[in-house]
Amino acid sequence: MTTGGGLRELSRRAVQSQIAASAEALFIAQGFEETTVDEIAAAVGMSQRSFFRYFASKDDVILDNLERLADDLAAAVAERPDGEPEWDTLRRAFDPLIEQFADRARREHGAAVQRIIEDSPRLLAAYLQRLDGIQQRLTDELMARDEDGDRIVMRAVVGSAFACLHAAISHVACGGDPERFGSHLDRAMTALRPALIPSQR
Amino acid sequence: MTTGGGLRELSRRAVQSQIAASAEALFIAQGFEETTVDEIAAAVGMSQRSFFRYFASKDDVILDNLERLADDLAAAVAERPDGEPEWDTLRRAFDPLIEQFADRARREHGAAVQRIIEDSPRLLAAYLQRLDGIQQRLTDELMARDEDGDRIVMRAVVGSAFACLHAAISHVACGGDPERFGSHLDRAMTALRPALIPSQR
DNA sequence: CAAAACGTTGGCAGTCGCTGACAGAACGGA
DNA sequence: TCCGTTCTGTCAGCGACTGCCAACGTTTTG
Repeated sequence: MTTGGGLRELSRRAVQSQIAASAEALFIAQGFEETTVDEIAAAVGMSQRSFFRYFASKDDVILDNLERLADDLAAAVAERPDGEPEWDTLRRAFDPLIEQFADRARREHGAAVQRIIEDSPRLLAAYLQRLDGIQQRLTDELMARDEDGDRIVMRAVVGSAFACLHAAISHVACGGDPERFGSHLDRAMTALRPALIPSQR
Repeated sequence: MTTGGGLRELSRRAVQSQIAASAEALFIAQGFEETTVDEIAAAVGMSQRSFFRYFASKDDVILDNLERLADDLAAAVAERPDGEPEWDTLRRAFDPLIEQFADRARREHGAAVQRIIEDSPRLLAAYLQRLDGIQQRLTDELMARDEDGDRIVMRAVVGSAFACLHAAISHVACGGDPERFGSHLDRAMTALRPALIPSQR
């Protein structure tokens, strides 16, 4: 997939991971706003200028994972059969996320990251913006396979599915039992299944 | 309502409106990112320091209107009868927005502002964050009148309704006919009406 | 009417995120 | 070995934003 790079790209990824790890540790220890880019750079032993050569912004250190999520979701949607109701397609696309919450270590790490995000207005804003971008992309993907669909309704359907996702994630991030993430998501998505599916017009 | 202030508060509001008007003109003329706070301050004849005594941030100049929207929505939800399905309550709460789009001048102004917002990633992020806050507030409001409701599902329902709203607004902001805003919203909300209403458990 | 109390304002200096430009070091290939 | 590419640090600067202090005007009080 994306792993088609030379040695340089590999080294770059490694450095990025190192920065992200150090940064996350600092964020967890003292908060996002209270951690300066200089501190992060010093922690990994590089200049502030070099930090910005690996991440476009301080937000990106945490939110970069969302790029991969976006790719995964788009791929999952593309792989589903054409006739399938969009709601089911979206629900299936979320499966990998549920799997992530099945593993204890990854689940708690994810919850910690989410807590960092929701604790900082600045980060939360950037996070929601990325989610919005992902929704746009998925809407395009879904529109491509249903020529005569209604774009506005489709966009709303995708947004609705993400509302379920966001509700479930926020809940487990704010003290809710992370083990029940899947059931939370399913409960929301079952209740919110659209009455009229756009492809049924 | 909120108009219970003395002369000082009145003068403050007037200055705020003046700043907002000047700022919006600059944003429309040369873009949000390209307009500095110093320019805005100079345009209204005050120091940058004073600007920040009226608005907490540059974003706030544009997004402050959302505070009023939040109040209106919360009030509209509170006024609706207890037994009414949440979906209808939310749809009714959006009525004032539709009325706004009925008036030509306000409609075009709203579309212009929305275009400013969606043209700047920074602003869009802040905008989405405020919308998220409003949703949180409406969720609380709705939960208060349905004791044994499911908070996650309720949050998802509110998020779904806002997804419809966002889809309709974005569409009219990006070239869509603003006059059909109401029909766009209705189409989306009719299609997305939840199959299971949380109060029907 | 003068003095005190209060709120508003501007200037200044400083922090923090972020960027462009430059020069030197490290690396790989020819 | 030399050459070009990439990576790196340093420096200088911009823009958003904040804390501090001094000046001013208005209102209240003795």
